[in-house]
Amino acid sequence: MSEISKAYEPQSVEEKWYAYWLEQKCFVADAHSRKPAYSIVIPPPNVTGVLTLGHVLNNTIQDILARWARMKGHEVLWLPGTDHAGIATQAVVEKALRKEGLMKHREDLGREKFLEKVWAWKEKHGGIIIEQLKKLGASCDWTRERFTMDPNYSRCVQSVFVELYKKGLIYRGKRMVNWDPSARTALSDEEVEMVEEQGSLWHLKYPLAGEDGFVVVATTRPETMLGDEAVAVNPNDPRHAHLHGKKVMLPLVNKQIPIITDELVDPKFGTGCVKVTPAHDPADYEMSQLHHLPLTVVIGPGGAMTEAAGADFAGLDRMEARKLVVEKLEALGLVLKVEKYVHRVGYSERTHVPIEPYLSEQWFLRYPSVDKAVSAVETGQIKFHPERWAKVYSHWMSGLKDWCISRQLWWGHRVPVWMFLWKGPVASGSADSQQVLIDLPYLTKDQNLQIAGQVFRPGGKGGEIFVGIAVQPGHPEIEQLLEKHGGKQDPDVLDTWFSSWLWPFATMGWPDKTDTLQKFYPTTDLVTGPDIIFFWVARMIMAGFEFMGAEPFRNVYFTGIIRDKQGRKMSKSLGNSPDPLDLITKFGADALRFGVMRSAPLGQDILYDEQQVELGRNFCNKLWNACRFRQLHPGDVQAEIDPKLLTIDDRWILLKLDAAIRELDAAFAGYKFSDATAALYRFFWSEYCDWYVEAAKAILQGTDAARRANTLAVIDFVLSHTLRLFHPFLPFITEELWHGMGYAKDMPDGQGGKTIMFAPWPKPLDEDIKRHYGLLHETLDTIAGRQKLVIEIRNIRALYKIPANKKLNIVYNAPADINPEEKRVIELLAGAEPMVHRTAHEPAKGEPVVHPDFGGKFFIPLAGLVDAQAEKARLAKELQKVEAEIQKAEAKLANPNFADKAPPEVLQEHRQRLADWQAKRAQLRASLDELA
RNA sequence: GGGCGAUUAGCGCAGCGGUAGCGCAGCAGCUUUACACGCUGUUGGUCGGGGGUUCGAAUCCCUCAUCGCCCACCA
Repeated sequence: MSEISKAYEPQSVEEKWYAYWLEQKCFVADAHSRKPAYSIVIPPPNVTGVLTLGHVLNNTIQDILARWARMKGHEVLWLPGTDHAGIATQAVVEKALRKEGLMKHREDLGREKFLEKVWAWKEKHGGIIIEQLKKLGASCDWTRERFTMDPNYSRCVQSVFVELYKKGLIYRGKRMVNWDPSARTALSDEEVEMVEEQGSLWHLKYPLAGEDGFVVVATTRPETMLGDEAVAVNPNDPRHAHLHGKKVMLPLVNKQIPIITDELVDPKFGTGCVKVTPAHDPADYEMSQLHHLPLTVVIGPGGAMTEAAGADFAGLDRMEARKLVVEKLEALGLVLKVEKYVHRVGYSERTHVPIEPYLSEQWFLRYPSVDKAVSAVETGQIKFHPERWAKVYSHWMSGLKDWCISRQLWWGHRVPVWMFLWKGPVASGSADSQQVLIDLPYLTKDQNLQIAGQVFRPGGKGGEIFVGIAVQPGHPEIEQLLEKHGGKQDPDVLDTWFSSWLWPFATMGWPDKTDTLQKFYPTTDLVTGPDIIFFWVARMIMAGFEFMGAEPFRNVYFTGIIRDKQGRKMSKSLGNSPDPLDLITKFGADALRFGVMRSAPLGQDILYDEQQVELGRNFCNKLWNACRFRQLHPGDVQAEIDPKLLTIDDRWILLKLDAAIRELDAAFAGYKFSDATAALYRFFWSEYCDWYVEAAKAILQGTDAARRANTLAVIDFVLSHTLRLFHPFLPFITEELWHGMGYAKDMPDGQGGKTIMFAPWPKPLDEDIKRHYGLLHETLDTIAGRQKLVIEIRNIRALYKIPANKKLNIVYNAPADINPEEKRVIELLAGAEPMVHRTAHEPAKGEPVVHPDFGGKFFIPLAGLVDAQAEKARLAKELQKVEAEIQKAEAKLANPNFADKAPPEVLQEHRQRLADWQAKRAQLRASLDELA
């Protein structure tokens, strides 16, 4: 047994054991194992990200699940990796490069140079978060670490694109998309955050063309009027019937635009007249398609006004243009009024600038396997925890719109599409333009083109474009060949989520049927935040069914969101997120894990408070010292517990251990980790340390060697179980103690001998063992009675202000079955001299007396301290409480309906309760009488 | 406009149909040889308001209020 320091010092311990686990390959999953599989894929953090408390929460839960599963005998794969996080990473690198003065816009560097810089950045900053996860104790299989832009992974992304294209689910189209003018790229609907804002509603007057009068339109975006192509009214609105077929003169632009009618216009809103800006509003765009209106683009991709906006405005930022437009219209007397108006404005989730509806050519995906994905969650094939998220999921799935998957970025998977200019005869369809995009020359629809062993298939209807596997690095000949035919690869990259949605199987080597894939897919659990239920979870489910024919995971655990004390979301910009690494340094990884888990009930948001971590630290120290206490009693160890020598306290703690194991299993079954930590905390601190260890001292300080040894055997039994129960939560300290206490020695190699990681998970004690040890339910009541006695004595001590270090003299009479050892326990815990047994004790007037549940009386003679008044007051107060309880119980039992309708066991319970209180009252009254 | 969640002791939370609990903080005492990152005792609550169901409600139902999320193209 090694010597143990007085306080737990996490730093060296954590480093040592993590290195050991890696060296022993404890985290490596064996795809050929005969054990049942358990698998989790990590939600891949951004490759250049740093660890946040959210990650701590998320990954601690995964680690707990993984470690628990290992101990339960599963072959565990926890597959880690990182995400290239297209737009986020590119934005970070762009900012850094601009700061270094290396470029103003990425075009200055050019695609190739820029990508070099991003890769360099990734090499330098990527993987920081991986090292941080290791500090947290994450037991990921690092030999299988993946990155979404690994060559193999990229191939998966490309072949998925091709496959979906061939199925007709991916198409290219000119559409109104969410445009981020700062990043200059399209975004998906999910990447737009609607923010309620106090804005203005301008009522503008548009003069009628060729006659007097005007129409009034209302708008929140006056700058778009420069691109107006119509004014629309509802055809059934009688107020505007006279306007049908007329035209208005668009101010500032001075062109005539028609007044059209459309059902979409709500007559009840504003004036019932709407300005129509086809190129800058999704609804207006739709309307314009129907009415064949021209598209005038007045806002460019960078958010500045275009030439088409007119000389006065061209080049102005959209917000400045708004001001100027209003100014000019006011000067013309065309602003009727301005109202305060609360409305919702779409912001880019990434760059936080207002989104611009923008017309551009993009790639879209019609979601595959939607029905299967919906029913999987509805039928429980995939279970959500907490369940309520299933509703949110279904709701989103029922309103799916096509997914805009192309991004005008450089960092990411480039769209695997090559476009070719017309060079020869067109196989089918018509091509009257010189700029028609067609298939590879010479290819008919049924032919494949094989270049360097890769198959290229023609795609598209009538040969518009060619979709194929993009050229991999190391195959310049393909690229050359394609270029020779005049091909050009689509410059766009794919949405990051278009790669992450393949994560559960692409990381396992798909499309090859690898051993890993066969053993570990579908994965068991997914642990993630509800904020990415649409971005990621839903899409993974669809991809799983589409490409694997099976659900990607069986359970999804949605964590809460970590907030600060004010309830604000943790964020970098607010600076309210503490650095978990600092917390680990200060308190230890185990403490951080424990603190976070303790405050993380299933599905609730978590208000972060450093006190929780401190509590974790304190708990680790308690565990440490409880083991240290055992270490201070060397020798005398016998492996086997002798049932004949068990004290009532021994039996009690074994029963409590059994209960704790059951509680823990129940908590795990329901993914209730805060329940689990609470149960462990209570068991170990309140039951084991506060009562059992103190009681055990009665034996350990005694002279009977055999009994001492037996007590140590019980302690070892409880501690070795406890350490295992704690291991998923507190991996480091439990490993250290497992070895330090010598428990590892007693175990076979693969089952706890080398590491606690594979020690068997404690099972509840079965009936045979309970009988063998004489563990009876009554034991719990007996000890509860003793505990009450001890507390009452302590109360009296406090009442009379007797210092805790002064021993009490106690005289007792005739408790039924109290042997010398048990008497010692009471003496120790109550802080008493050896109690004197006296059948006929004549108490002094006012001498405190306690009536324990198990019968007899305990007198506390307080020579010189007796204060009849104080004792009277104490008893009176007690009596008051008891009377109140009796009244409640009597009232209930007096209700005839209660006796009639309540179940008999409840009735019985109430009667018993009343009897107990009445007995207590009798005792108190007797004591008061003695005082009188 | 729809949907979801929260509201329990000063603070953070548990309990989800039968005596209101835990941790911090507070108060009183203690160098009791595992631990002051500790020990002992203790003060705090008509469980957001109102109504209902029930013998019985913090717990189930309705309603209101406050806070927080998510979804929704009304200019």
